[in-house]
Amino acid sequence: MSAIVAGTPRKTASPPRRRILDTAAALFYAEGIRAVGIDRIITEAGVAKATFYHHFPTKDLLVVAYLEEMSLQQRAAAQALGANALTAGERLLRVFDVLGEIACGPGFRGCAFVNAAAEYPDPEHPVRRTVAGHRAWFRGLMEELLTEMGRPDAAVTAGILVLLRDGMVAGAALDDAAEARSRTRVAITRVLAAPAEAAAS
Amino acid sequence: MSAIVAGTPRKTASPPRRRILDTAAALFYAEGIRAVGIDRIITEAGVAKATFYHHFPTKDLLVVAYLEEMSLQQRAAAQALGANALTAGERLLRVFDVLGEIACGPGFRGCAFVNAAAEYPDPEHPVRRTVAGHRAWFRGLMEELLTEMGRPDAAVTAGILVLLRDGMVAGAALDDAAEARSRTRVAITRVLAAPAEAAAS
DNA sequence: CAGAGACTAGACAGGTCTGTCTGGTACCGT
DNA sequence: ACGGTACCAGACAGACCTGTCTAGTCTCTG
Repeated sequence: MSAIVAGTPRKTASPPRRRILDTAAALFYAEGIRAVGIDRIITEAGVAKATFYHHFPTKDLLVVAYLEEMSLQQRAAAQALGANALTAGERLLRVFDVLGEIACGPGFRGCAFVNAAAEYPDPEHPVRRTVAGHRAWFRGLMEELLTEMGRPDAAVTAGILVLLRDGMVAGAALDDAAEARSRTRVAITRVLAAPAEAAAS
Repeated sequence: MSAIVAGTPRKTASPPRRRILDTAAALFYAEGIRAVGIDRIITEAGVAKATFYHHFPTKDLLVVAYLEEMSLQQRAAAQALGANALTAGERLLRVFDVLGEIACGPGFRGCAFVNAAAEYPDPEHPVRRTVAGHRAWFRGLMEELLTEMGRPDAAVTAGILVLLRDGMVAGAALDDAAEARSRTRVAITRVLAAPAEAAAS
């Protein structure tokens, strides 16, 4: 009875570590990183300070873990999207559709990575490197889908889609979310409608 | 002789206040708002603490003043751009051209307003209201120019140009600035090339 | 010349921050 | 039965934060 019961997750993710990470993610995203102190995290996570510093020797390490997990979740979500038998073009639109839906949901406060970067000026900082990694992934995903669609200008158009993504999340957080979403839809249509013409250099 | 000599600016902007504002602007933009303390500002501005609190009773008021001034500067720059005898279309492209040049310059760290908003979660906060005001102005400018260009879909396309602007500054700050700039150029071409078709609702 | 207001210099209060350390409990595999 | 490890509770150090206050200088104005 006191043995390991069926599905209890213990090895990979101990409850306290999970609680810390979940609490930190919620607070960091909702209020900003510098605005949230360690004391608040451990209190709301119901964890002792020593336990916290056992898992995350430094606040910055927790921030990196927070972003890393966020990135993993998004990658998994994107992969799950492509599981169905959809064409590359349909999958691309689905990515923006899902993103737009999230952006219109409650508590949306923009891109966690962009927001984090605003608080970490040094591009060499681990946090910024994590941000760069996530962005490189997204750009790669766009380029991959566009290539699969047979577009010869995949690199250029992928860059444009990254612009639109960043614009949509910023606009959704700061202006009107629904409007940002629909504008993005139109923009994608127009951008993809363009016959891959003279790509300047 | 001891009277007000010609061009000496004294009434509207006393040297200490200007120094505070300039120092704060440089530090806030380069390092983030929460990351910069009052003590640091007064030291680098060479101003006494009492003087600082005389001009800005609260740090938040200084932040608002910083953004307000930034907004005024951008509005003035945009107006100066339209002074020449250019068509609306040319002026629109010029706006993005100048913005792109700044984004490629040294010390560029993204949009001051977006970055500030990342540190102020409450949309009702004066800082956020200032951000909203600035964004409303830019959107209005876009719509105005597009209307002057005779586009029937000015509102929709203006929204798209706002997306592209936000995407460009984010991309320039986080990825490759020159690339973000050139991608934006292509994107604008494609978006404006689209024959203002069926605007969804 | 007198007084008001902007300025300098810096001590101070009260709070919050990150990170360390002590001390003690409970469960684990061996 | 035992040692290691994860955990809890909370005091503590030292730095830094915003904002106040005292005390005195300088300059312009009436």
